[in-house]
Amino acid sequence: MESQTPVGRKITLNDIAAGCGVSRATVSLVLRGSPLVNKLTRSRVEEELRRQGYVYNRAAANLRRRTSSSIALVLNELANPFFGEFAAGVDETLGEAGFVTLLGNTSESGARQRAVLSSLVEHGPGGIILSPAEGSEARDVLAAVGSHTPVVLFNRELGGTLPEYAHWDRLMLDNQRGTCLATEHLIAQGHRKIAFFGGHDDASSTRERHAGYLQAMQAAGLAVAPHWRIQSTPTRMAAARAAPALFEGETTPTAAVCYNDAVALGLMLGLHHCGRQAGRDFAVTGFDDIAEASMSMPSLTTLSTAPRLRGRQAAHLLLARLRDPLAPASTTIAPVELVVRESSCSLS
Amino acid sequence: MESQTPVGRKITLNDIAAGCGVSRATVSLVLRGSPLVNKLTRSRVEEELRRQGYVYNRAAANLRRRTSSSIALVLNELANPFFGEFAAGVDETLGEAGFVTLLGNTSESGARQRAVLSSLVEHGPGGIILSPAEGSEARDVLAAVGSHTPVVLFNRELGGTLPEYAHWDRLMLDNQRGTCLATEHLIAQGHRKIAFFGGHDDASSTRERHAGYLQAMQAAGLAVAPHWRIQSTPTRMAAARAAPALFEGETTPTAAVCYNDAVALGLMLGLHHCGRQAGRDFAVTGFDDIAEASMSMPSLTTLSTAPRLRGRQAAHLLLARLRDPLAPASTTIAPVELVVRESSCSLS
DNA sequence: GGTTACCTTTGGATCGTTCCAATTACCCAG
DNA sequence: CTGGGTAATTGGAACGATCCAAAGGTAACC
Repeated sequence: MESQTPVGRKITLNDIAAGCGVSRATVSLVLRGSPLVNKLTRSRVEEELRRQGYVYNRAAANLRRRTSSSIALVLNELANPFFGEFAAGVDETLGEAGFVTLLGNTSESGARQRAVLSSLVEHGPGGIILSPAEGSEARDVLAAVGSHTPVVLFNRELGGTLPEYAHWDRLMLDNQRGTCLATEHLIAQGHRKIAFFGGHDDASSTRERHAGYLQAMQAAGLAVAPHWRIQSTPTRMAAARAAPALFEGETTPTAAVCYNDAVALGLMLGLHHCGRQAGRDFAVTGFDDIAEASMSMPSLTTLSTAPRLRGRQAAHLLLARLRDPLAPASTTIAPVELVVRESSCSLS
Repeated sequence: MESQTPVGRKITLNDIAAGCGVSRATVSLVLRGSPLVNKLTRSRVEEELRRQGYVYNRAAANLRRRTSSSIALVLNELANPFFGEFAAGVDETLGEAGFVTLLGNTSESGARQRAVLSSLVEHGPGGIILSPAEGSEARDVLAAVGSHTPVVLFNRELGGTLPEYAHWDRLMLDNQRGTCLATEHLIAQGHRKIAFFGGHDDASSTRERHAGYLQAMQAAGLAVAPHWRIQSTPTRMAAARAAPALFEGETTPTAAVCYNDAVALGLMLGLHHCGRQAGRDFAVTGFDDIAEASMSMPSLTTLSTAPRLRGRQAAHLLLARLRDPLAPASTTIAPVELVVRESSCSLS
């Protein structure tokens, strides 16, 4: 149990300065690669830094400089691989820019989101990337983060409207167009009775995706039965359980446009238990194109969103905002692309 | 590698103190709920805190108190839902304990792991939870994190041995027993020619799982052909591509024990492309029991590891270590449980 | 020699908090 | 009126870095 340095005692600039007979300020200049310091001094200091195993205390530096080197990433469902990929993309880009990611997972709970945000804000992140929990309100988020910290909203809008809210940047998916494409595709496959499955209408993304579906149905002059709209929490498990509801009305649909891939995969399983098979006697489409969509059986027709790329993009938006805090707020709608696979069979 | 972001004018203790005619020290006492302050003063200060919208600067407090309120979580593959769940569990528990999670994703790259670790360490986390990248070495990790920051190793061992390395706590899965159970199950289903599929042998978890498989095969007196060991990066995609290799030797296996669920799901897809179907003419088992295992078609026989619970457990181990830095290092082997589903059909 | 210029180094104040010893105010016993 | 105890408050010095104005040393120039 021999540790070189007593536990807790950390090496500071003063130790290095004393160790090689220069001042604290000079060591600081060396650390930041200033051209002011003499070559010889620099190498002497660098040697000493190595020798004592110095590690930079970024918190102290940030305090003095009134800067931040972290970004908070708050997600509504980290267990969904869509957000796993997204987070990986965010972390990758932030890392390249010298920032560190503060993680918070809300599990779709507004209360937890509030707690997580106010805890994270105390650590002084330079900005926040937020994919809001279902049904959360702009007012609550603003109360937790204050109006000084820049926010990039991803994936969903917040409920309510506030003047400050308008200053936040947004990165959204082209939800309406996506489900519209999917619905048109199902219609082209011969389907007429098409359901919209999963999600809750208090999330903006759900409303938009539902609207895209309605738009395509209307454009094709197709009627929509009320019981073809099945709501569920957007997880695989909840979707599987909700599947039977599709077949309870009198006119049973032959296809379903799903809120996202997790829901679609859950529905496919639920269909199995109802004695039907997706891709043969029932057509299904998803949204997100998570890795498993191409790997499921049947493989899933879905809308590609490139979650990792979206992560990188969200991070870039925030970095741009930090560079220019006064630039007008931007809204980016990321395009989605229909990927046709086996699950969207034609009407038999 | 430097990043600076100016941060808007923030309200400090001094502002509050000035705002209600007490000293900075008193406000600090109020914030920390000290019983020393007078009831009346307290409520006056609390009112002022609300009025000015004060947010606590934890970094400054940590600097003064020489404490930390963050934990670094470094994962080898966040896009895998196993680690997504794990991260959610870690974050949940750390949050309850008043800590914040610093995220780092290495994508199985040793170089990235090193960069991520040394960047995170500069932010002074109280400890690190690390699921190492494949093939990473104890020496490298130690060089990046130093010996004063406590580490909890999850999921895999590091290569090489160092005295300090022995002081780290570990949370491992009962890998050998798990694959042994899975293999015994396949044998009981009538299989004799069983392959071991996926993973690379330079990861300790892979070696252990492979060993469990060998153990069961030997115990049953069954021979093992060399080409029944197919290595692959443990992702769905890589596994799907590697599937054909199973059928290249002269004695083709009728079942495969897979390194993990991602690999198993990939293999099932790959089999499909080889004209076979998992769960009917080829048996497959996985490892992890990620959410989709129960939802795939056929549903996947696998070893339940309860990743979210493991996340909570890893966090608890680290918190315990912080409470008692001198306690002897612990090694925890989390039990795994065989969950039999459709993919492990009997030999037809 | 004195002035100017440049290159390098430095002490002290500072960021927003906590700790500590000291101070104030007040009450009550002697 | 004094002394001592309790309760509440406070100024100033930290924590580990950066910033800034100023200083020391050399060299060149008139």
